[in-house]
Amino acid sequence: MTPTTPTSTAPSPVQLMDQLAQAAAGYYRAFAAVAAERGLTLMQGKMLSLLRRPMPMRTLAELLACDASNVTGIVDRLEARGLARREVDPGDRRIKNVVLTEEGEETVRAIRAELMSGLTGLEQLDEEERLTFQELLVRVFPLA
Amino acid sequence: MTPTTPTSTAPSPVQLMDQLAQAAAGYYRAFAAVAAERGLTLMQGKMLSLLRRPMPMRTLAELLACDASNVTGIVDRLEARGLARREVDPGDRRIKNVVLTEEGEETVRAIRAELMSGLTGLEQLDEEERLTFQELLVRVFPLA
DNA sequence: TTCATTGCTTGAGGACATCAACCATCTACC
DNA sequence: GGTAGATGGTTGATGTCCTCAAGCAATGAA
Repeated sequence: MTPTTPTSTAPSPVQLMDQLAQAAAGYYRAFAAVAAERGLTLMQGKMLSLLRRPMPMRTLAELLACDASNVTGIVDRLEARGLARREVDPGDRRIKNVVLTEEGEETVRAIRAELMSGLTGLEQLDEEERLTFQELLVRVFPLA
Repeated sequence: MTPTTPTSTAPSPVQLMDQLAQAAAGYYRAFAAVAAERGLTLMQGKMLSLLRRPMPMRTLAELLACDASNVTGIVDRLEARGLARREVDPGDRRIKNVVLTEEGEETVRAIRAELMSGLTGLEQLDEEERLTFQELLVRVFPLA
């Protein structure tokens, strides 16, 4: 039986894990909704967000934690929509750098702006709270 | 040009949003890995975790933020693996309540335990930090 | 050169996602 | 009652993603 925990009582580590699950789900729900408004899937949106600087497909696969063959398809679709393009790396012609088009850049800006405006709670944190939040996030999810 | 921010400086709201993206990705990466060890997909794992109490398919669709038709397939697969089963609600025979089997319960316990042990950072927070963390999460991701 | 490695693509098969159409049951109302 | 509308669930079609195995092209080192 879960005891009725008044909000002023510290959650157990397990309860906090559940809270994290909620938060992670909330984040992706918001992100997916913003992407969907532009006819993009979650993965396409994620990839666009990563592409603030050009990157080899290989790097994208690592950052998205998915198979390289997967990236091929996603970039295909972004390219078909005119949001990104492949450029053969002059230094190593095996490598294809994915670059955002002008429209792609604009889309990323719009997605980020709308996502930010959706997370109204973020704006309301003061400096100290933001710092604390960041430190806690980093401690629980170190590195990448 | 992003200024080199010493870790002792508060992140801007936008930087914090990026940090949240990292954390959310980290959480799901860990969750998916734990689920995959048992041959389960992310969605199957999520659904199992929700089923700590029996629920109508409709409710599952809402909690997973997906179409009802989608739930049908996921429950089909869980059922085929003997992790869950459907029970017609005696009060309203349109409703099918999804119930974990014994093996399903065991799987949920194992997934939660392993996920918890993977998030080593969580255990290291003291009571006050956990409370602070929870409050921040709730403020940024209110309600569901 | 030759060979092993690396980056990317292709193809097959399963799992989700969305949407429309459908059946069964329940509810309201005449 | 009996009919109409709403609700819960399933099915089917189509597209996206996921994994894995196989393959091609370019690189780097022996």
